[in-house]
Amino acid sequence: MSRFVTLKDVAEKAGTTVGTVSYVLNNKKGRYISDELRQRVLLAASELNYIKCNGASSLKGMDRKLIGILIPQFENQFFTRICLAAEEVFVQHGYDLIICDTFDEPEREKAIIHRLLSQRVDGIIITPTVDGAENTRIARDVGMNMVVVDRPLEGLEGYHWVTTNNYGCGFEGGRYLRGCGHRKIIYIGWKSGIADLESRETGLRDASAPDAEIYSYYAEFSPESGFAETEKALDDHPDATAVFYGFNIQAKGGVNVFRKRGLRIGEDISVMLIGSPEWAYTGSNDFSRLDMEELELGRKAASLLLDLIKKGSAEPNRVIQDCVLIEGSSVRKI
Amino acid sequence: MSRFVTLKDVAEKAGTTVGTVSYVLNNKKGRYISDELRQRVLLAASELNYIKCNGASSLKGMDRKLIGILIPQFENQFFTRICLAAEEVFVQHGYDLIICDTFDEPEREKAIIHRLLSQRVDGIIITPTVDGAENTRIARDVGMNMVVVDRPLEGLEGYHWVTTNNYGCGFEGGRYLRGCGHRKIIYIGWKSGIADLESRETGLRDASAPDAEIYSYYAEFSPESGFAETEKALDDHPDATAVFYGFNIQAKGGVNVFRKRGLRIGEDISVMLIGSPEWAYTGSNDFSRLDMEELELGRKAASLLLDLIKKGSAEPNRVIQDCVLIEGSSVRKI
DNA sequence: TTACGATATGCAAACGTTTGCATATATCTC
DNA sequence: GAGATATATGCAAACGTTTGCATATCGTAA
Repeated sequence: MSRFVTLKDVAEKAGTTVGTVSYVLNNKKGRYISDELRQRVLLAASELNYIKCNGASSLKGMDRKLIGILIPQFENQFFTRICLAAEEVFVQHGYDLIICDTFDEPEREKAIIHRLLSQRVDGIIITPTVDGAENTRIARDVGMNMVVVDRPLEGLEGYHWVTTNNYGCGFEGGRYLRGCGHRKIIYIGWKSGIADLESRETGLRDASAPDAEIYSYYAEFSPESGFAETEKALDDHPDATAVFYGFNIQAKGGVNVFRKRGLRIGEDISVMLIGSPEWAYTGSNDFSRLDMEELELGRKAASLLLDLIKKGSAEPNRVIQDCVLIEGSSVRKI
Repeated sequence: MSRFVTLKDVAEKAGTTVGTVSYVLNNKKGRYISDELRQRVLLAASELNYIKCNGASSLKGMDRKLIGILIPQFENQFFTRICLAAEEVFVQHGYDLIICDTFDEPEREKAIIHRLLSQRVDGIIITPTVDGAENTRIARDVGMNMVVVDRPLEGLEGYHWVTTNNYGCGFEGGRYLRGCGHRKIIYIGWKSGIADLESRETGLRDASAPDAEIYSYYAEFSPESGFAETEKALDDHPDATAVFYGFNIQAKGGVNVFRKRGLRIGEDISVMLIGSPEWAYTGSNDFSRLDMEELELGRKAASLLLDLIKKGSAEPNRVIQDCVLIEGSSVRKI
């Protein structure tokens, strides 16, 4: 297909040489160009629709102006919001983004990282899978700039990491429920194998009253599984007064159980969740929740990566962001 | 930063030349390589962590294995679902995606297209802004493979277009409301300047009873504006029995008006919308709506683009997909 | 023994840029 | 008017691949 116009084409049309055209188009200082020639080149370039080939110039050591982002779920707004915020920062600096969905599958993650490297991106932002530490090794070996967001690289030290205070999310939620008088609480969580994520449950337990009972159920990282575990939990513990969801992707399915059973949220049953997906506060829904301010996460990660790219490298940095309690009407005071 | 390993490095380590290494690594047929040498090369490459530079090989006419996608709103699930489905198709064929958000700003769209071209992507999928016809001209001029999704390139013919039956969406919604006995209907729409999109309203009007009244209000393409126009409409027409949202991004804000006013959806007021964002069927929400099957849209667009890339070009193709009525509990029979 | 196909490898030219070096006038300065 | 700047441009070598062409060593059929 498409025969792209090259510097040579422009040079011929303008009656000069490729070198000169390159100087003009990049308007480098430190090189004299007569106004007359400059105009001729500019005109020729625009008439021919010249578009520089980024691949070729990157061969000469120039930035590719490309960033790779890996997220585990495209349908999860938590992650798309991170991308959204990151993109805003990057485009302002002239970078394009390659956004990839690992579907939380380690092999796919590995393949994607390899392809990003072969695209010679300038940097990578990643929310890793369980095997992230191993899968990112090639990237770290070649010295690729990388910022990890949200989940950690299990078992690794000394990388750049922007994350939420996961323990704090659980703790704040627990404190709130305790303040509202709840003592029998169902926790729906995810056995991710990532300690930091699982500390959400620890936080919840630590903050709860000494006489409180926490009934934990573990679902897969999907709405359907969240639905199923919620059903099971409600069946097992009809006396529970509150349900706390550690992961909003599970909550998304789980909260449909209440409608199905005719339970009025905030009256018959109290519900709270970690994360702020739009469904949680739209229409008739008004859930109490712990907002993780994903946009801010994304911005921080992007800025950090830009710094790395500019400076070459830096001290391993760890940014931990606290969550924000948002009080809706889904938790009843008892 | 990163010094990437080159073919030359591998060749030296394996005691051979770049050419041979290239043959081995791409395992081209029609070239004899002794098993002994092949193993030596493979070993060297893996020990050195060799990663081919896609930019360099694309200089020699190879595919970049890169696709660009432009969508107008990253926060709008309608579009992220298209991307999600498209990505699945593309990764299966070894392509990476550059997903970009135009924020519905024509200048940004233009800039992004230019950058994608300079990345020498193999193809582009785009949901254009109002100025899409003009902004995509460079791409069309250089013969870039392109598939348009959802919105058209206003005033242009002969391009590849995968879209929804927008008129049909309005019509089906109108017919359903009519069947439920509604005669005074508020329509919240978007004056996009794109005729095809605005035909949703025409469809609604055409399907409504002859004695029906449609009160049209036009909001910006945002939740906030949807909220404001809904307020205004309800104030102006307290006798309206139903609200029909032509665009779910406006509905997202609009439906919060009912909660604010204590109106029970499906009882005090009937609500219907075009599109199937997850908030519409999560938790206490259960909206009747016209599903546009975005995943299918995305898949179709991706397959079409792959065909174009493979075959070089093809007859301009126009795929129109019908919407599917999903009956929730938000519309009351009167 | 010659010659020829099969096997196995090296060489170097391209691809589209960027940039240091060389060249060639024109303009000063003393 | 000689040397030194300043101004203006061309040339060619890289960057990391791919690939057609050349070369070299076999075995083997005539």
